[in-house]
Amino acid sequence: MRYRLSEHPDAETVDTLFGEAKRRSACLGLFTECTVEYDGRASSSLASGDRFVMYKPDGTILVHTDEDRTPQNWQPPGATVQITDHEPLTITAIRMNPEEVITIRCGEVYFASLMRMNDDATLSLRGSESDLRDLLFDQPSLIEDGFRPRKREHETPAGPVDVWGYDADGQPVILELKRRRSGPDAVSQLRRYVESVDSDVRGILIAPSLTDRAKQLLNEFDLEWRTVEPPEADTSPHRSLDEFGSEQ
Amino acid sequence: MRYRLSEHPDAETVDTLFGEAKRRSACLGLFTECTVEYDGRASSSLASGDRFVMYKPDGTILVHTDEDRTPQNWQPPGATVQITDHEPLTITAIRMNPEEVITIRCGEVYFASLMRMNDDATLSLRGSESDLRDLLFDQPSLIEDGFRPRKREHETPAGPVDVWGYDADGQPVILELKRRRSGPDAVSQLRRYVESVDSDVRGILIAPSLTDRAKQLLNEFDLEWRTVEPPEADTSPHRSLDEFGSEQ
DNA sequence: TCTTCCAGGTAGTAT
DNA sequence: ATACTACGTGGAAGA
Repeated sequence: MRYRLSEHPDAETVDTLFGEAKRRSACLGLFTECTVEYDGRASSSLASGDRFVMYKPDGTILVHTDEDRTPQNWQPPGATVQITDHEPLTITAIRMNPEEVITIRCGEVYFASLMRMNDDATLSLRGSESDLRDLLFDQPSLIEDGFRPRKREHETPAGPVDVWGYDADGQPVILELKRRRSGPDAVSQLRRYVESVDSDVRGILIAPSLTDRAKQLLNEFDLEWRTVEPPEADTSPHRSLDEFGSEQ
Repeated sequence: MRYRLSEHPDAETVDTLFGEAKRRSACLGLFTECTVEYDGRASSSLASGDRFVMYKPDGTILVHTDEDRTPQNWQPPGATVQITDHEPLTITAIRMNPEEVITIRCGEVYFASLMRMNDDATLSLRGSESDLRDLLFDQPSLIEDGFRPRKREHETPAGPVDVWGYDADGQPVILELKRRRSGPDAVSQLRRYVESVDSDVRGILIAPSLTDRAKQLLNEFDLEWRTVEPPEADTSPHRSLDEFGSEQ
């Protein structure tokens, strides 16, 4: 059986379903009135209301309201989840490092759903920073003529540098890659790497665009900026959008 | 009716439920076999598998597998969500700025759930950085004797400073507050603020602890570090954990 | 485990 | 709308 639904389950029924979810590595969804208390890195209280609570067999707990991508409360994977009381129905999820507890106290449970998911697929993602890095190793001239990339994630006293290489004159170059419009923090990061190196190094920030303040800081610290268009940037997204529009 | 369940719904039924979810500001959950394509800031493909898909009336879309707190694919609030095809059942969520499309193509839909949530509660969170900031304005001596905090979010050419004040000698002081153990980025941030100010300013990083590299950088730049325990830090969490343990 | 940094980050606030 | 930063950030990769 791939799923099971239970309407207006009592606490015992939810407990049974939860036990089954654990044994069979299934997810348990609850549409329920509940309160949530959280205590750990910070602490929070959430008064009573209707929410969708999801338990995953890896120990994840999500408490979703009808707004926002981010759950109101949660527990990341690895937590130990237990039903610690039936009156009221209480779900406790605890984890160490950091020590954190979330306690969900349910009022009326509108329905419960057990979901056994068959899923072998792994997400394939294109357009990340590492893709950009690979592109620059393939086509160094996108930076400038004569650029010779040498090392990815090159270690410096101030942290790992995205790309370490040399320019046409043999001078060392540090690239800091950003996949999106960048601000002061990105400039600070590049500056930190450049200053940590003893020799005279050029620092180049690779980003599609910069904020005004970032540009000012860049000038101030004698750093450079290049914009390199990722290969997929001007192709598929817009075409997809057009298709969407024409389907109306 | 607070919810509705439909087992093995056909595409028309899902479409009807989705329309109702939009009209009545309800969430729609689907336990379904599906593929997901995403195109926008990056792009991704997810091969067929069982997932829980959630639509929220604010335009949020979540595609959850049985692992991780983070959805495999999603669309943030504000997206326009439509069912664009019935064969196969296709859900398209599009947004502008940035232009992004996510397309979910469903195979077998195991069940659909319409959830109308009644929820007036707003999360109350304690232990955030702003709480720490308020605490330091209340008890400036936690920094040092004679410290006089003057301004929160004080603007500098390099960005807003958490706390601006003066020490016992009348020298300006910049505080950068971190609620958790901090690394090189936090030091860089403080340094950036301090250097952007013309006058001679002390920079103090307030954090519970620092990594070794952060300490090195701090020394290098003549910055200071204080640890200030937030008021709730040593109280509730551990007590809650003890309670949990004794309930076994 | 800790450190470090990326992320389709998301969310909030001020401009 | 953009700019800037915090977040209970989460998650990955390397030491």
